[in-house]
Amino acid sequence: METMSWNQQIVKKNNKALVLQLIMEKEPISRADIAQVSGLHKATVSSLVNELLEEDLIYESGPGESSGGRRPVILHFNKVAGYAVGIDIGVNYVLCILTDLKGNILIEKNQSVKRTPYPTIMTIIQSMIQSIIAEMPASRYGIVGIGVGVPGIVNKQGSILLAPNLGWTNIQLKKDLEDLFNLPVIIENEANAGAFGEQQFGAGQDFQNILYISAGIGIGVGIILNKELFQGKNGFSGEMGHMIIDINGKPCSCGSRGCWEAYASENALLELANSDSLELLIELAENHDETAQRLFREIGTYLGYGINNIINTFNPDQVILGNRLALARQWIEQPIRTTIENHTLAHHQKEMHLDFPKLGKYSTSLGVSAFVVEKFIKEEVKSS
Amino acid sequence: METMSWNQQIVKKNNKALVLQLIMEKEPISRADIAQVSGLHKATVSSLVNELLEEDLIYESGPGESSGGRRPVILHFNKVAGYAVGIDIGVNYVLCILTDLKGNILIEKNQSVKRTPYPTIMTIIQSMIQSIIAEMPASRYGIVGIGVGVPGIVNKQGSILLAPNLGWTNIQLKKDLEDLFNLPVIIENEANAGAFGEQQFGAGQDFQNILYISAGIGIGVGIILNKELFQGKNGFSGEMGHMIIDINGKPCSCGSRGCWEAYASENALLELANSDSLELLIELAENHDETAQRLFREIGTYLGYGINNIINTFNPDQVILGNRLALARQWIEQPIRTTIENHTLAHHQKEMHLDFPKLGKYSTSLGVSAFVVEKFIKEEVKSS
DNA sequence: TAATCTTTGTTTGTTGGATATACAAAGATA
DNA sequence: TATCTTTGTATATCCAACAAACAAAGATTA
Repeated sequence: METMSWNQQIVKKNNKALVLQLIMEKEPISRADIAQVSGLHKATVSSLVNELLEEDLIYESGPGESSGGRRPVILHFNKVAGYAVGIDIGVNYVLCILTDLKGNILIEKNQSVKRTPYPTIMTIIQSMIQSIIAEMPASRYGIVGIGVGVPGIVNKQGSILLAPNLGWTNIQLKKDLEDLFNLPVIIENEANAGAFGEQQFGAGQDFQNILYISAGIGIGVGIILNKELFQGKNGFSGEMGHMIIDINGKPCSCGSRGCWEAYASENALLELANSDSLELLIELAENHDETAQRLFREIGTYLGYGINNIINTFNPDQVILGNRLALARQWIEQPIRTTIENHTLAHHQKEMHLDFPKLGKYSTSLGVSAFVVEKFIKEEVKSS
Repeated sequence: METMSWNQQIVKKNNKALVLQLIMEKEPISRADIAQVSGLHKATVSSLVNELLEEDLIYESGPGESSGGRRPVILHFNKVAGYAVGIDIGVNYVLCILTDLKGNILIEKNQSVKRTPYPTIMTIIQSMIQSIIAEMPASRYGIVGIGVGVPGIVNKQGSILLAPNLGWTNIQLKKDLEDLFNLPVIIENEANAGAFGEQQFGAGQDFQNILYISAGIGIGVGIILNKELFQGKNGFSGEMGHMIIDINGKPCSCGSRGCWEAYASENALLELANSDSLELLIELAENHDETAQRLFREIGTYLGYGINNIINTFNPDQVILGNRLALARQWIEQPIRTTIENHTLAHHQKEMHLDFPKLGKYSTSLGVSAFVVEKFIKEEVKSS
């Protein structure tokens, strides 16, 4: 049952969370401004602010500009009250960052890997975290959690059921990390994390309903609806790489045929080009190589078909095309836009934004670190 | 700004709504049971129940069975405190029902139509509502609102932007009905309404995330996520009839090509069969007509492709195949299931339910009437 | 320059809802 | 018959938001 009914304590916690959220979003801000914006009485704001001050989640920075009377006391979010670890496990790299509570990167560890058996990756992760802990500055709350983004199917309990490109099945990474470091751990699908990262810190900050397409070796989609990640019943939502776009199409490794990612992923591109480097193809295109340019146009068109399906399905505010193929933005953007214009329902196109990531290779790692921070803040506010 | 901050009044309203909801779902129920289930103190429940009694939203039916002590007073939802009108506008019919607050149909008006210009339909609707008002039993709140389901694109303000099969563009049905009857009016897309109807009263009562496919002349999809209708940015979500499933496929009336509804709708079937009656084809199939049976298998397979895409995208609890093609369940169900088994990701298939409507032709009309009731209950509880 | 007005934030007291306690009613059980 | 249980109400208490008064500090104006 838990939280069916409401009472004063819940009201207080929610108002406290609201005050903190306003400070995070709108700092520098005064108590009076918070009262104004939130609708809470200024006495209420004062009392909640004082609690947050005692918890070191915010701090005062002295008087601000007067607007005709007594000068306000300026409040700030204490973004260094603690730190979060964000890890992005790719097919040929592991990226590990330490961020403050506002998603600024303080430390970064990057290692490319050739093979990806779980023990190998686990060893790398472990030593990365250990050295980050050693380098990290002191703070009130220390590391508030570890987030990991994985290219695979992750259930809501944090088990990695399947990560084909890593060769993993049924990996209990969450439990292993929790046992090692005794910290909260969040495991998420890489596309979901990227979506959240861009929504929190990147291209999606102004939008409510965002579809983030992670176009890399395969294609996954992170779905943000009403500013919240949508996970589906078990956490498997967004496997749109295996959306059929050609019923008579070519077989896919998943056993189906005509899947989107068989046409519009990095893998599909490299297969078409008979190449093994996206970067090389981009360089060719930049040097006016007709074939490379044509191949990108083709991939862009295929991406457009899938995005058409996404837009007609979700009527989103924004679609973000992320991950590796975003590197080829210059060559694929126009074909995508043209395909949408020619296929997607007119009403759905209006006010729809097609954008590219602002966080570059950090979308996923920042996303999981943001999950960790969100969880920390929520529990910190509730517990006191 | 409105409801950013919380206070005691909001707590009370939500607890009152919770108590009412429990009575609606679990009647017959006693005050003690409500306290048990909700976690509210029995004194609180007592006071809220007394308010609801005064508002005639619930009533007492005398003592129930003792469980070892004083006998409880049994409470019921007063489903006849008011009534709702639900209207389903189809391409060749208008269906109008009057329901009580629990979705039981009291009066039904049905009229088939040949042509669908707006004034014609409006006249029909108007006289239907008028005669329903005349026949309706007396009640405390009378008609609490009018809901209308339309096969077209409806925005969140209730304007019908486009209903191609009715030949309508930019119709202000909501305003016109409000002016005529001075009652709250809700206009919704027919698939969204069907989804809500089945979720409230039909096949979807046990599920959180439901995709309701309205397969008729065209295909639309109603999306229920976490028990709530998802509408997208403007209210246009679920236009999956225009999801591309064959990039080299045949042109669609929307200007695109390879759209799902060009392959898997009633229209597609009739075109293939060179017929103009679904009912006739079903009769043929029942009389062992090989061609008809083969055609249904084909349509079933095409439906399966689209459902595959839906499942991989949403990881839903349930997919409901509704509207006209559900009449051919006997002939299309197996091909659909086979297609899903052969294409959809294994993890997504587990625990996924493919079902057919339980409300038959009433899915949409019951859905809009349920929208009306939901709005009424919400406002009634808040206002006192 | 002094008087007044504004804005900010705190202090003190009030309000309204949930909760705790006591209790009455009514039936089950020993 | 005495005791225990369960249901529901009445009364008192608690707690968070709110309201009012006020102090601090600066702006404005006569």
